[in-house]
Amino acid sequence: MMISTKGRYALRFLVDVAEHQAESFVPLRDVAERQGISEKYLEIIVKELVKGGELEAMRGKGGGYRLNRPPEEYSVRSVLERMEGPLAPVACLGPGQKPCPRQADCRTLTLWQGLDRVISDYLAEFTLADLCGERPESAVTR
Amino acid sequence: MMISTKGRYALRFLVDVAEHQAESFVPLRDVAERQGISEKYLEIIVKELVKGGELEAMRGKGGGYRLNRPPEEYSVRSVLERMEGPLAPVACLGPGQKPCPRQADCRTLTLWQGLDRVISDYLAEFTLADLCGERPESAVTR
DNA sequence: CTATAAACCTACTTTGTCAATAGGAATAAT
DNA sequence: ATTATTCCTATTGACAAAGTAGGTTTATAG
Ligand code: FES
Ligand code: FES
Repeated sequence: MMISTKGRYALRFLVDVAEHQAESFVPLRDVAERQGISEKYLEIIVKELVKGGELEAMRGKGGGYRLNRPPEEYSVRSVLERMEGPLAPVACLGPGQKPCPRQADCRTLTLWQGLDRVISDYLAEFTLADLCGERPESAVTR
Repeated sequence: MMISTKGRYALRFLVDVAEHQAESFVPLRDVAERQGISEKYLEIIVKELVKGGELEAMRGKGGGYRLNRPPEEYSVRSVLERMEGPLAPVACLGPGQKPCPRQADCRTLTLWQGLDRVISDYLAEFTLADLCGERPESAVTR
């Protein structure tokens, strides 16, 4: 399984905030309860989203979180990359990564490059807006 | 990084065998040396390939391994699935896996299903034959 | 028939990441 | 002053990934 809970929870958190942020801030506690995720663990994840500039936070009573851009401007790819690090299927493709020593006659590099591309392209097309209101039955996969 | 050394080494092993099995069996020691992989670790990987019916093994002096099908009939997807288990990006998509409890209103299931599909389709199109003789410079990714 | 080269087998170790927990400090509204 | 929230640092337990170690069996060659 290539996507860890960090990435998955981050996405669920953002969708939940997007769906509940009408005027007021959305407290983490509420999201955790609605989504059935440990508050403490979710804190760790959300902290990274705030640092990354994806979320605006408001402290104190009445505080919480809200998106600081419209949902259409959050690509799934960028969110996952922030949480998971590079999504490349093999290490030598990651940005700024050291290339393999045997790269010159590697039979599989082309394969991995192509795989990286289809994954990236697919995830870049989805945004938070696409996920909001989405439900399994509502969509036809093919 | 979603593909572990097991899958990557398995692929490199099979390609190496495909390229060197002209009449005679290819000993593991030779592959390990050419590919710069620990013999002992490679044994573990190759054992699974033999059990899975991908390789024919011959013991004793003059022995080694050879493919028991032509290279075109080994899809990269099947090899990786044998070594890595299900390639699904999230657990609930794996074959025979327990579905998530909140599946009914999961906003992201459609996303993961689509991702699973593009990955599967991409990997199913590649075969060992495509990888043999492949080199980084020789191929144009797009 | 003996030496050798190979596959095969079982067990262990080391290292690191994932997922989560624990306990509090700072901040803002009521 | 109380309460509800975010923010911060540290620690834990479980598990898998990657590799190591040491031997047993089987086939060929001389
Ligand atoms: S996998 Fe990195 S060059 Fe082959
Ligand atoms: S991820 Fe399994 S149903 Fe949403």
